Amino acid sequence: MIKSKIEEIIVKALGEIGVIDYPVRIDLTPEDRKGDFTFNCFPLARILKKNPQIISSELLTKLQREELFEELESVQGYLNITVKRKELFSEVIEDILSKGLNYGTSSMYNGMSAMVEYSSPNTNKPQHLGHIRNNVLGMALSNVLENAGYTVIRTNLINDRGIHICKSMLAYKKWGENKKPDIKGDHFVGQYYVLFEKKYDEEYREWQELNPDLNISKEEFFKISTLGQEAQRLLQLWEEGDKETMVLWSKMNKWVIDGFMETYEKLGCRFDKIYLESDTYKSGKKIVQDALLKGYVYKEKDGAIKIDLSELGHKVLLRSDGTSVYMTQDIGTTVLKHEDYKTDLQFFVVGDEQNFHFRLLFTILEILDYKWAKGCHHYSYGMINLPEGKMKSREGTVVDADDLINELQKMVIYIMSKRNISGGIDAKALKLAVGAIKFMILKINPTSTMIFNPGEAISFEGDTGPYLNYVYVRCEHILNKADIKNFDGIDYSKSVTSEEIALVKHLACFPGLCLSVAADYNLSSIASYLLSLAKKFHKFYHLHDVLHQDDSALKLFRLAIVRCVRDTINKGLKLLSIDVVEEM
RNA sequence: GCGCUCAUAGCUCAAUGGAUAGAGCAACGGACUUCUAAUCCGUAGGUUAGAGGUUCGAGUCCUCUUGGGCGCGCCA
Repeated sequence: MIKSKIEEIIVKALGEIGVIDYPVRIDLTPEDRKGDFTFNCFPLARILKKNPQIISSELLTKLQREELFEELESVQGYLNITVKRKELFSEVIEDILSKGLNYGTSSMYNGMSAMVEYSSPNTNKPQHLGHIRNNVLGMALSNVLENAGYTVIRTNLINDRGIHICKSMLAYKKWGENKKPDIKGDHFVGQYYVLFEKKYDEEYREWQELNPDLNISKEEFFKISTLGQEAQRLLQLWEEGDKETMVLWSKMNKWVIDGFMETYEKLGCRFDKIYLESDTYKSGKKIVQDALLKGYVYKEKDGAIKIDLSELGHKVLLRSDGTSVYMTQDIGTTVLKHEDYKTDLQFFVVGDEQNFHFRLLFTILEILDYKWAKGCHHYSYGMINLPEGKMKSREGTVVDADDLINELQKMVIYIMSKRNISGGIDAKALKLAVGAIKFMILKINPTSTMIFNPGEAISFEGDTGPYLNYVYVRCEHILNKADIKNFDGIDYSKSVTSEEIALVKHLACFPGLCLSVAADYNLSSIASYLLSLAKKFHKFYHLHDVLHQDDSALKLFRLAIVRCVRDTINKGLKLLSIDVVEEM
């Protein structure tokens, strides 16, 4: 790999002027300046207490003997390096040609393991755009870690119990007439959840009219309302294992989960292990009781068990009646997950409204003396809003996951039907539509709140998934037409257009990028990288013909570049969990 | 009230403390007899919310102000 080769050369040269253990990193030289790679000497200036320009010049002298370099220039504290064309091209191109889709894969974290818990839906309603962000981030994060050498366990902790489930169960019991789903199961059950909320609203309004002088919020009203009490009674029955309730519960849960699986199939979500909260929700209790014996937690006079988190306050772990709270369950499942797989890292892909909760959880685990707790990581991501504001189920502005996929798929089919695409249009359109949605989400920094614009989503122009896929299609088409068998004996002195140089230099950065993302988890930097690569390729494509070359050596050289671009684009998209189509 | 977080072009977003803050969309003007125009080229668009500070250098770090978002249960 050319970049690390150069970095090693600089490390060696720095050693000769007495600098050791310095994390040398080179960047691409800005396009309006001469050079391929740049070493910035300013940070060193502080360490050496020397003018950066002097350091840069000294370094230049040391590096001049290197065969690899064509030219060196020291400008204002920056050392700009121009690599010999032949070396630059052959190093990068042959590396990619030999590795193909393994380009960027590394063994850096071999021997390490990570669990990624993502999706984790509630089984009372279908998934929406927010869940898609979660699913897509979870998939991509897993891929990136795996690609860097981690053994990855993908898990889904399905929240299949609790008061929200009982709401849809109750509505179904009362008004469902024992119907079977005539639509996708999660949507079917979701209708009853919505129905419950509607009826509950009505009850609340009526009550307000009868009691105009009492000011009780809708949430507080739940405890005294008929529907609220019935739902709570159902929860009790469930916890007691009441047969009729259990039968209804498993029936409805199956409908929902079957529906989820269909959506997961379309999105490409897969899990090595699915945890059900109905199995795990009790598991924290014993841990807290043991912790009491060890003195990590303490008992209040009323019997409640609490933990002292110093500046974070005190947190209840068992209620005075001995039952668990949400935190207790999370402690239990986290320990369980670790006992099951003993991974070095545990990622929780969960929205940023739970930042504080996870801060508490990890602090508690450390106090309970779990050594692996420092490997726990809340992969926090921001909400998705609409141009008009937040999605609100009450106002029907929630963007449903299945609807969105279907709509985009139809749109793509419409475009394709006008373009003479052969066979399997539905499947291709689905891939493109899902890819478009995924990329739209992944190009944005996971931590930031993002705004989803439906109009932009269907445009398929500019910085989009299809834009990247189009690079693949163009490359694939050229390579098919050329029908090239092998790339032996490329003449690297053939062509030196600025577009080719820019492409190759950019390609050279991919392995380093993969590693940095595996360390800082910023998936959107992969998206930026791919967009930049795609842009460079499309420009190259327009300015330089590949196939119609009399000079066969030039043709082979360009075909090699095309192939490298194709594989790198494909690989980058794979990391983002996006499948390419070969024709569009 | 306390804590966390965010504010960059009309809109949506980029920019490990590093060279002149970049893309896409929208607007306007160009390029298909060609390896697929879901593409490309060009024009225009900025006091990086405001005020101080740190330093060789700040959109990025610190303080304050203004304005958003989220959180702070023996809820989940």
